[in-house]
Amino acid sequence: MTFVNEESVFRALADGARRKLLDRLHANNGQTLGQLCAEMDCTRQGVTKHLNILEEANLVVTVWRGREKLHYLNPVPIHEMAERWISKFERQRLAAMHQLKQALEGDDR
Amino acid sequence: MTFVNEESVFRALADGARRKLLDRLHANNGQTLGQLCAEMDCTRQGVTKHLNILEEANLVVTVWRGREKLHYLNPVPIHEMAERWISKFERQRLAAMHQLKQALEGDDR
DNA sequence: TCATTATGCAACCATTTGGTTGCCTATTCA
DNA sequence: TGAATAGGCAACCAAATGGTTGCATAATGA
Repeated sequence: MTFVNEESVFRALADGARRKLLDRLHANNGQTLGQLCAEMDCTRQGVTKHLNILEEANLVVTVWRGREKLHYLNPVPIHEMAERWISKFERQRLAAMHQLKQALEGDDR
Repeated sequence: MTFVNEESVFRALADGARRKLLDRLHANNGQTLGQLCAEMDCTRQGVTKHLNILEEANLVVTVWRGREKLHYLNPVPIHEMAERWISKFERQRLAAMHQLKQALEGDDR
C-alpha cells in the first residue's frame, strides 16, 4: 500500500543532494549505495541519511541483493504531488498571470 | 525578468505554513499581510518571514497600496518546476513502476 | 493633530538539519 | 578460513530554520 505523506515528500525534495540522487536513479535505476556514493560530495554515511529521507517519503524503495542494497525510484509520490498540488495552480495559471500584471500596472499609475 | 532559482523554489515549498499561504492566495489573490495572518498559527512577524521566503523564490510578488502590502501569486516558478523537473519523472513513470515491480518480485523469488 | 492601524527590523532562542567520525556486522570470494 | 567489501548504527557538531518579543516607522482618518 503506497500511502503518500505530502509533508515528507516536499521536505525530501527540498535538498539539492537528494534531488541529485533522484536524478541519478532516474538516469540509472536500481543502483547500490556504493554506486550512488560516487559523484556525491559527502561521505557514504551522509548519502545514507539522504537516501533514508527519500525512502521515508516513499520516493525510493530498496531491495537487498546479498550484501548490496539496490535503490529503485518510486514514481507514485511525484505523480500524486503533480496531480493534487501542482495541477491546482497550473489550472489557474493564466488568470493568476493576468491578476499579477494588473496589480503591477496599477502600481505606478 | 522572471529568473527562477530551482533551489529557492523547492526550499520555499518545503514548509507546510508556506504552502498554506500559497493555497490561500490561490483561493483569494492580492491579500494584505493582515489578512494572511488570520488563520495562521504564528505571529505576524512569523508570517512575514514565510512571505519573504516565498517572495525570494519569486512565488509571490508584492505591491504596496498606501500602508498596505498586497500579495499576489506568481504562477511562473511552479509552472517551470512542473515543466523542467516533474515532467521528466512523469514521462518515465510507467517504466519506473515496472522496474520497481520486477525488483520487488525478484526479492522473495 | 493625534490616536490607530499596517507593517518593518533586530535580537534572541530552541530545534532541526546536514554533515562528520568511529566502530560494528554481514556477505563474498580467493 | 580469513581478508576484503558493502553497509548499518550511534554520537557528536556547526549552521540553518522557524519562531518569538520588543520597538520603530509610515499611512490613515476622526
